[in-house]
Amino acid sequence: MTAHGEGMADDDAGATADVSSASRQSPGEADEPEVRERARVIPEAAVARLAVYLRVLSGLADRDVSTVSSEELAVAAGVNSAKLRKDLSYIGSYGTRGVGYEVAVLIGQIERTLGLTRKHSVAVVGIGNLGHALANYGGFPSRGFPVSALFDLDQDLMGVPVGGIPVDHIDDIVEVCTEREITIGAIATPAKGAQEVCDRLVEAGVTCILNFAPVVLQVPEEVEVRKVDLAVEMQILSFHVARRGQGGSGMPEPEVSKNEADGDDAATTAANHRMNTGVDPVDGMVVRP
Amino acid sequence: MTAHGEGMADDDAGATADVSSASRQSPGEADEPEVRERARVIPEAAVARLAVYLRVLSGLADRDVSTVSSEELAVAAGVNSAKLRKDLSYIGSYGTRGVGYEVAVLIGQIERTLGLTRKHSVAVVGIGNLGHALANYGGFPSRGFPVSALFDLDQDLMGVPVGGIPVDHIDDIVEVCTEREITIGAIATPAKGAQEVCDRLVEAGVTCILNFAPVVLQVPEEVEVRKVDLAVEMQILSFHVARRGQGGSGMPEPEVSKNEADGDDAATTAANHRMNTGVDPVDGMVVRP
DNA sequence: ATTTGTGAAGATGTTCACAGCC
DNA sequence: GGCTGTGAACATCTTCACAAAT
Repeated sequence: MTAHGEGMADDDAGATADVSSASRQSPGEADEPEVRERARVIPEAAVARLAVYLRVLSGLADRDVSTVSSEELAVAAGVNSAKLRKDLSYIGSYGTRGVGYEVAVLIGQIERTLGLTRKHSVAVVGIGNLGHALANYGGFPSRGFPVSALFDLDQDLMGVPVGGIPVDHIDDIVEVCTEREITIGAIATPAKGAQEVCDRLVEAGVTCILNFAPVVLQVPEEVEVRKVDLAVEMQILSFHVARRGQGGSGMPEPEVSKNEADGDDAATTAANHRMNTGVDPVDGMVVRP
Repeated sequence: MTAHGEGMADDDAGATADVSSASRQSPGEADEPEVRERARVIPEAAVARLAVYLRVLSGLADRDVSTVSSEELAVAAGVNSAKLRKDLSYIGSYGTRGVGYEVAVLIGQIERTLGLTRKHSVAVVGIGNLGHALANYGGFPSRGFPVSALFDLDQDLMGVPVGGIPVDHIDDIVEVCTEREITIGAIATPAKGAQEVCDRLVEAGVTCILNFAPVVLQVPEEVEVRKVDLAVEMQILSFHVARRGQGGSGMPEPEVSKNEADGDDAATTAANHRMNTGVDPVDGMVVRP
């Protein structure tokens, strides 16, 4: 029963990305695609937030809210309204002055901008705890991100269905991914085999990788890699704990502007470990005392 | 105006952080003022990268490499050497011109800066697939982030040990967290109960939260929230797929530098979305139509 | 009367390039 | 010669504040 399903959503990110279709700024009017592309170059930071707006908007749509002001949406998304309006302006002018935005229209435009009108099959490599979590994640399949392939090294897992999809051996990555038209690869293996897995995914034509392994992947220019690193996240939090005291009762509270949300920054790793034979856990954290 | 604590909540954190508080450390032992506190304010973006450098350095230390140049470290960490040097300069001058940096010294200084010399007990709320992954993550306990408490709603899980720690009921969050001196809370529940769990963690004095639920958490000013949102990450990748074709047209190929992994930015969530349905207990994923 | 859309100002972050030290 | 440390130039992102539109 969850009808409607296009929502999706979430947030943040960070890399620059210009959306320019072709010519950069050549003099004279350039090619005019079709949709009055008001959008030209969408800042990477804005792309991440658009995903969050989309989630909030989906929630509003579910509650039959048909219109929202930038202020309301901004509060719900945890950003300031000026930023929200600017973000939305990158994808075009779909608001009505004095009124606000129509939820349905905005959802459609953001989905179009994020390329969610197309299906993106996902392959998860490394079926450990994290891999299982990803394979069973209901948020993907119900939207445009069906998990269509699973890989691991462990012979005992071959053919075993996880979240409905049988696990294949990583040696078959190229073949299976090509066949199932995988466009996004999620690497949830220990650090050890991550680079090799990555190479195979790239060989299979996958150009987008979500890396949970604590390693810096080496990829060709055209491949987009996003990293999620739990250890790094923990350490960033640790840094903040160190800065400000903790249970602090009534400290003067140093400035530290701390504007607010938004973020950027790095990420953490996922970590599962156990993807094969006796691989170590591999983690990416501190090391010796 | 969106007065009050709206800030934070979601994305990352972005604020500058001053490392000043010289007072804190040194519970007993005199704290050498020697540390050339060159550091004053460390950009948030730099903090995230320091964690990455630390991991690379640890790897070098394991291989008995004693010295590295900024160029080598930079390549391994996926950043440019000028940036790396600037980042390191925020924590002090520990390099030797004409030579490079001593691995051991740098590790020690970064750990000190990130507050890794102190133990940070972690509580994981929501023992679903993701919660299990976190509880079993070998990278945390072996380092300074022991997972010391687990919580869930499911009665069947009460007392069941996961990764060695028995699960407690979320109603006991305040009591247990206070007792075990939890400093970091990881929320791996469905979006639905995330805010409530968050409130309890805050009540228990937890000031650092790692949120995997697809919601913008509302927290008091002094609490630091970092978000990890898988759906958002997927959508960001989707955006990039949409931009550049996949294997297709021979577009002029705009530059889009896009170096590579580095990271910066925020992240993904765990997500589930559809917050109501008859979700099961609390797990950070699943949920489905 | 409101609320969007956006130029311009301000903040933050990145890269350059070179002086200084080994 | 080689490499760090860093001011200054540059690029990106955020916030302000106000004109335009309804």
